[in-house]
Amino acid sequence: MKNLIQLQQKNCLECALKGHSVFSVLSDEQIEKINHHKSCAIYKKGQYLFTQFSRPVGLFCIYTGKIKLSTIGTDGKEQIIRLAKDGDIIGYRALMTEEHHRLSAIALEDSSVCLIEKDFFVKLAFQEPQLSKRVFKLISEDLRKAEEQIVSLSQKNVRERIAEALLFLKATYGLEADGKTLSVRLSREDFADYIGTSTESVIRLLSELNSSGIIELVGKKILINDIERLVRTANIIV
Amino acid sequence: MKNLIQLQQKNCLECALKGHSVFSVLSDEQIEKINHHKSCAIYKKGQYLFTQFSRPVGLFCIYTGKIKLSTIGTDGKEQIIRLAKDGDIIGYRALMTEEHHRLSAIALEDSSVCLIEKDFFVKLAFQEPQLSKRVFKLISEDLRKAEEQIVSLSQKNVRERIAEALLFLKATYGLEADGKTLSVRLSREDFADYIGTSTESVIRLLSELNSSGIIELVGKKILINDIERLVRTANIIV
DNA sequence: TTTAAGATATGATATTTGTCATATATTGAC
DNA sequence: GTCAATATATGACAAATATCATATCTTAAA
Repeated sequence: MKNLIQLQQKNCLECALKGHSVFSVLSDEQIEKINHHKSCAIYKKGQYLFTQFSRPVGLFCIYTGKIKLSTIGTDGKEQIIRLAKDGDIIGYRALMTEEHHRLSAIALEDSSVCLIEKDFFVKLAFQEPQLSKRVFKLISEDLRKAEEQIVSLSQKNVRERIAEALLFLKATYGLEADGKTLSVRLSREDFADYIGTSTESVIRLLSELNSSGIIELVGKKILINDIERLVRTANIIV
Repeated sequence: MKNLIQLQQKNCLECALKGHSVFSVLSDEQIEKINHHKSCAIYKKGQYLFTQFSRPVGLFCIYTGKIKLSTIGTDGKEQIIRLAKDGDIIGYRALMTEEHHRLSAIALEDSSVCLIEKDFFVKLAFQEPQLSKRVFKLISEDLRKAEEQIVSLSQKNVRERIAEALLFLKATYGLEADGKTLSVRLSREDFADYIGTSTESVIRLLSELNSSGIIELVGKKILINDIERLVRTANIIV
C-alpha cells in the first residue's frame, strides 16, 4: 500500500528516557514490553501518517521529525490545528475515545515514527493511572493551545499573529546551531493555513518584518534577529 | 464573602438520571454518596462561579441555567470560549490536572449550581474507569469544539460566523415553546466576544438577517424564521 | 416616575485584509 | 542541465471589517 520505508526498530526504553515522552512514567519493564508491540517507519515529507475520518490503527510516536495536524474547512481550505515534534505522540485522542481521527497528520519533513498497536496502548493507558494522568494532561495542553489560538484569531491582526507564530515555531522546534535560524521550514501556504490568512498576506508581512530588521529571510530560511521587537510585534504581555 | 443564595440540596440521583450527566455511568449507591459531598447555590446573572487563574475548589454541576466560560485577551477584551447548560459539569479540567482555572465562569442568567468537593470528585474520577472515560470524552468534545471554532475563525467571514453562532445557540440551548425563539439571550457584546468581532458588526449583521427575514428581532428576543436559509448563510455542508 | 447608565442602532470613514494579475525565483522530474 | 511546475514576491484594487460619532431605546436605580 503505502510506500513506507521500514526502519530498524528503535528501543522504546532509550526513547522514553531521553525525553519528555508520556511513557517516562512507566517502569522499565513496562516500557520494554512496548518494544514488542510496535513498528517503526520513515515518512517522507508530505506523506500522511493518518487521515481525517479514518479509524485509528495505533498510536504514533515521533522519534524524529516534524508533523502537522490539519483539517479541511468548508471551502476545501486546509487549517493547521497543531504541530508535533520529536517525543510527541499523536492520534491518541481517537484511540482513547474510540472515534475516528478528526485531523490528518502529514510529515513536514522526513520523519522517523513508531506505531504502537492500538489495543496494547489503550489497555495500558486505562490500566496505569500514571499514564492516564499523563494522557489527560496531554489533551488538556492541546485544549489550552487551541483556546489560545481562538483568542489570537479573534483579537489579533495578521501582523501580530505572524509574529506570534514565529515565536511559537521557535519555542516548539527551536533554532539551528547559529542560534538564529528557525529549525522548521514551513511553506508560506502552510504558514497561512496555520495563522488563518492568505498566502499573499504572509509573504507581504514576512517581507515587511524582514525590511524592518526583525527577521531575515535567506532563501527558505527564516532568521530571528530581534526577539524583543518580535515579541512587541506579537503584542504579548511578558 | 460572595452573596450566594444557598439552595435546598438537590438530589444527585434524580439529577444524574434525568439527563446526560457524566455521573450516569455510576451505580445508584455511588451517586447517593455524592449527595454528602456537595452543596447547592443560586448564582445570579453576572455572578462568577470561578475566575481565571484561581485554584479550583470543586466541581460545578449546572442544575439549571446558562454559563459562559471566557478569558481576557491581551488588550483586555473578553473572549467567550465555551457555553455551558443544564447537566454540564464545568471546572473539571483544572481539577484533573491540578492546575489553576484557565477560564472564568459567569452566569448568563440566574442559575442553580451544585459544587462537589474537590478531593471527593478527583478520587472518584481516577478510581472509576467508567467515569474516567466519560471525563476524557468530555474534554475531547471541548477540544473538538475549540478546533471547529479555530477553523471557523480562520476561514469564515463575520456573517457566516454569526449565522453559525445562531445555529449553535439553537442546538445548545434550544427554543422556547413557540418553536422559534432562542432560549438564550446574549447581549450583542457577548455575541461579539464569542464570534470574534466588534459589537457594531454583530448589531449590523443581525439587523441585516432581520431585514432579509431569516431571523426576527423582537425586543431582546431572537426568533429563527428560516433555518434553511440560516444554514446556507452559515456556509455549512449538511 | 424620573433620570442616568447602559445597550442597541445606524451612518461615515479609515484600516485591514483578500483577491487578482503578473513577475521572478526555486525546485523537482526527466 | 533543461524545462515545467510550483513557490515566492509585489502591485493594484476591491471587499470586509473596525472605529468613531451620534441617536435612540431600554433598564435599573434613586
